[in-house]
Amino acid sequence: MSSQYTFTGEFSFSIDSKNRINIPSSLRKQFLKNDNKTFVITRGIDECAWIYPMNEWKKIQKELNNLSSMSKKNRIFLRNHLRHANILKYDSQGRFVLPNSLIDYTKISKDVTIIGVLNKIEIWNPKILRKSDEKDQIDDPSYEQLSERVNI
Amino acid sequence: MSSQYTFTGEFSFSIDSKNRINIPSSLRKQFLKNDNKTFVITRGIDECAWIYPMNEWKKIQKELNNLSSMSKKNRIFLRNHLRHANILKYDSQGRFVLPNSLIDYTKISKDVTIIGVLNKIEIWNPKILRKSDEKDQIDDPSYEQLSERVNI
DNA sequence: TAATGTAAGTGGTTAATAGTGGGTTAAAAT
DNA sequence: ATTTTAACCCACTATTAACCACTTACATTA
Repeated sequence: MSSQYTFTGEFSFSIDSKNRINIPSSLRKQFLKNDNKTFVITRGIDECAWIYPMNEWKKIQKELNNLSSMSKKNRIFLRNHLRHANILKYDSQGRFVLPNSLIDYTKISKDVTIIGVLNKIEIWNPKILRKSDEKDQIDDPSYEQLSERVNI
Repeated sequence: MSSQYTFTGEFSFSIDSKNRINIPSSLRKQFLKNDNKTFVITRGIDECAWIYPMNEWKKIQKELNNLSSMSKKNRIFLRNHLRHANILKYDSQGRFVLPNSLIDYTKISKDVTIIGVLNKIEIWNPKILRKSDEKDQIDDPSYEQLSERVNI
């Protein structure tokens, strides 16, 4: 279940008039040859977008494939996770076009904060990120549980 | 049971005066040579239509054959899925004619939402889809179980 | 430390493709 | 025979993707 990608770090970028965002080259370098510059970008659980390199996404896909559409619960789960998943490529300059649906969801307009989180890359509106930081940081009891499971 | 097709994403289209609907080119590109632009469209379990590329449909037929007709549930399922299954081709522009029976079933009139769900493509009336979203989305605790099994 | 070279980030232009609309002919159906 | 339906073709427009170019930052080396 561990990933071959170990994205880390935070970066400040901007989105241009054609809704293009640059993937920081240091993160891009971790992409594999057979990712073929391709990745999946989708809604994060928070108000951000998540990027998975193609090889990482394939793992997720495999698990989704095991869910039968005969069950209603599964149908809804599958639909809701796949409908927001966009398969994209970055161009020769390392940029991709952020789909409109994700512009709306992330509320990104000019500035963009990009964060490497191990197997995925997060794309944020810095203002939303700051708000989210303030809200979540403060004594959320679930952190306790996490810190028992995750050894940092 | 995993599929060679991995349809994803959501698309907004319209149906024209001749009841033609365009299959998004990014999904069409996944069709194989020997699908020969041919697919099966049938009633979805929800209020939408399901499209299976020909090669995928053949697999499904095999599975349906294995369902015993002894149980009432199976008989009903088989009947509902086979009787409404239309074999169609899309034209050189990537469009197909949505059969009247499915226009009635999906209640599609002008706008169409198309969603890729791995091995199939769903065709929705956006209004019906929205209603379905609202009804089903709301904190179903069983999602928690799913998201523990599926690592996203 | 100044100079130089390389790579990274940003901006814009052009060419190709996708989506949509409609017409024409051939094949069914009434 | 007449009307419908279906396959095929052509055309327009808007969007997207590929390409080229500039500038800034960083790193290396004299």
